[in-house]
Amino acid sequence: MNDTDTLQSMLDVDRLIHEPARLIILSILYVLESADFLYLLRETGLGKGNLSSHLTRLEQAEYITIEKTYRGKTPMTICQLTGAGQAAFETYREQLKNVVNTMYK
Amino acid sequence: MNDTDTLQSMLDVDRLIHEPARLIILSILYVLESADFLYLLRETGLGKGNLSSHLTRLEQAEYITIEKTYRGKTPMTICQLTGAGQAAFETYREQLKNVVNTMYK
DNA sequence: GTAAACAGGTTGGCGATACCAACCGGTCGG
DNA sequence: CCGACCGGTTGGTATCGCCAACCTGTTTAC
Repeated sequence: MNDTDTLQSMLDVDRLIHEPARLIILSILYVLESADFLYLLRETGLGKGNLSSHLTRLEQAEYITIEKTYRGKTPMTICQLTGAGQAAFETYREQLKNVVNTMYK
Repeated sequence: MNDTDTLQSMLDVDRLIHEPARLIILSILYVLESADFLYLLRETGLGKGNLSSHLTRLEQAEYITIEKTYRGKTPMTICQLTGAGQAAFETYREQLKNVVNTMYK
């Protein structure tokens, strides 16, 4: 693959993942495979509203599952990466790696 | 810098550059230091309208200069990276490299 | 007992963005 | 002359990211 093609491949990166906030979320879930809302809140640096809407979008894309349960008596939301989410993340990561390499040539 | 901080640094990447279309444009100008509209049109794979508006935005940010001249009798638009544009690109590239590395750990 | 604060989120609205279609002025071929 | 083409620009639309306000239940203070 030549440089032009590599660069152009950026045009069809998964926009859902390309958004920094969601990239962070997915990166975390990729290694942890399970995290709750409050953990993500701290770890991502996002606001609650923002985090909530990004999670919803990731769920709609079926990249993650959101399970609602309780920790004692207070509600808790647990997120996990799906197989599709894992695959999409790996694809994106690979594309990005190639582009970064190209940018350094 | 630990992984959390590296990931969180994505939250303040330069959104102007993070947009794939503009990242491609800047990557090209970074090595060529001068390119005309039609060349960019072919090399980026963007549409005319889209390319035009991205160039305008990059110009407003003073990341590139746009000079209008003529090739024979037909108009021609030449784009060049500014010093600020170069610096911004390098910063972005560095951030991205770190994030990619983190994603592979 | 009840009012106030807090935990754990969701939702609405606003401002900004990317993209494409339609347009436009000039040039060239027939 | 006129249609096609070159080299773009502009307008409209649809989407998106983000924060403020809100909501349900729980705990604390008095």
